[in-house]
Amino acid sequence: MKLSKKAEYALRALTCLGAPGAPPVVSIQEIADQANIPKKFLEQVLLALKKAGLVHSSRGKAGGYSLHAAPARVTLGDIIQAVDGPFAPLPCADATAPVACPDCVSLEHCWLRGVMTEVRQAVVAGCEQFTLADLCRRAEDGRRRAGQALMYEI
Amino acid sequence: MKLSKKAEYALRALTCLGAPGAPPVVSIQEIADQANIPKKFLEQVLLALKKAGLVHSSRGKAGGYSLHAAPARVTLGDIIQAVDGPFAPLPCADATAPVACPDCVSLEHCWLRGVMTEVRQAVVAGCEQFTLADLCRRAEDGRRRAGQALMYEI
DNA sequence: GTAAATATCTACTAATTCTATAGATATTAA
DNA sequence: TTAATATCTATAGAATTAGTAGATATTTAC
Repeated sequence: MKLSKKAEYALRALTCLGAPGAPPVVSIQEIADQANIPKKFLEQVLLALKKAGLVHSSRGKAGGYSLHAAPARVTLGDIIQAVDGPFAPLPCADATAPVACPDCVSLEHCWLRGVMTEVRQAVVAGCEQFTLADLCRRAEDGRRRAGQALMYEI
Repeated sequence: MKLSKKAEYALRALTCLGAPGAPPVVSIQEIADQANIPKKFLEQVLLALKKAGLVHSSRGKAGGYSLHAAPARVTLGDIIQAVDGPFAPLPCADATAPVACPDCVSLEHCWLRGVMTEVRQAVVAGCEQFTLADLCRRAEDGRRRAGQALMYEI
């Protein structure tokens, strides 16, 4: 129940790419500068986002990253799961590939499984309220209210 | 988004105390045996539960733990927070004592704060669906379906 | 009042996960 | 061919989580 740095950086980076007036392609270096993220760590984050299909990249001079999916169709949950892996309070409560927990005798008779599955769904629902478009809007709002100051304010 | 061992043990221990037919007072040793939890670690868990007012303890010979609050009035969220601390995706999104995040310029202009506050509320709501009474019922069910076998199955 | 069984407290160790860094390689455009 | 970029693999450092050890306080029963 804590937002990882990876996820936080992913949110900053994506709102950076989706900011109004942002250039179509932004390099890692530029994102790192604007969003105040360690460059080498950001690399890993962006790679994960790419693997999840959320961003597109181009190499070479003038290369960089751009949003791939439509911001209104990407949810906060998609972003977090892209970098941190699937939401699963317990191994047996994973949405797509449930497996028995280490100590657990059987997946079928586990009474916690149903409980945790519902908790997971609540979390997912809570995260699906927000789209990347929402986040970009809020980020822009925040910047305006802070006096244009800081791209990386979060 | 992962259930800690502490929380898992807390759930096992409490459903142990609240099981139908359980004696009014159960020692740490007995809980540890029945629920398959490392005894010394369980000590810490029970202490946290006591501090949160969920269990009552008595010392000396024939001492041990018993439920303090009414199982129908204790939620899954209460239990998890008792051992893991308050739900707070970010320091600034804490329910009772919000503080600015390390890198964050100001708590007021943080655009993520509102988002994470709502996510937190969704998690809380998801956890408040379940009371300890529910959990005990489910645990009992699980035991019955598994053929009475294992107290510690989870 | 002594012994045995219990909870409580403080400290430490071990394991795991998270965060960050380093350095080499591949790709592209000018 | 050069410079700017993304990509890959590995590793180091930090923080958190999980588990252990040993001493102390309390209560009951004899």
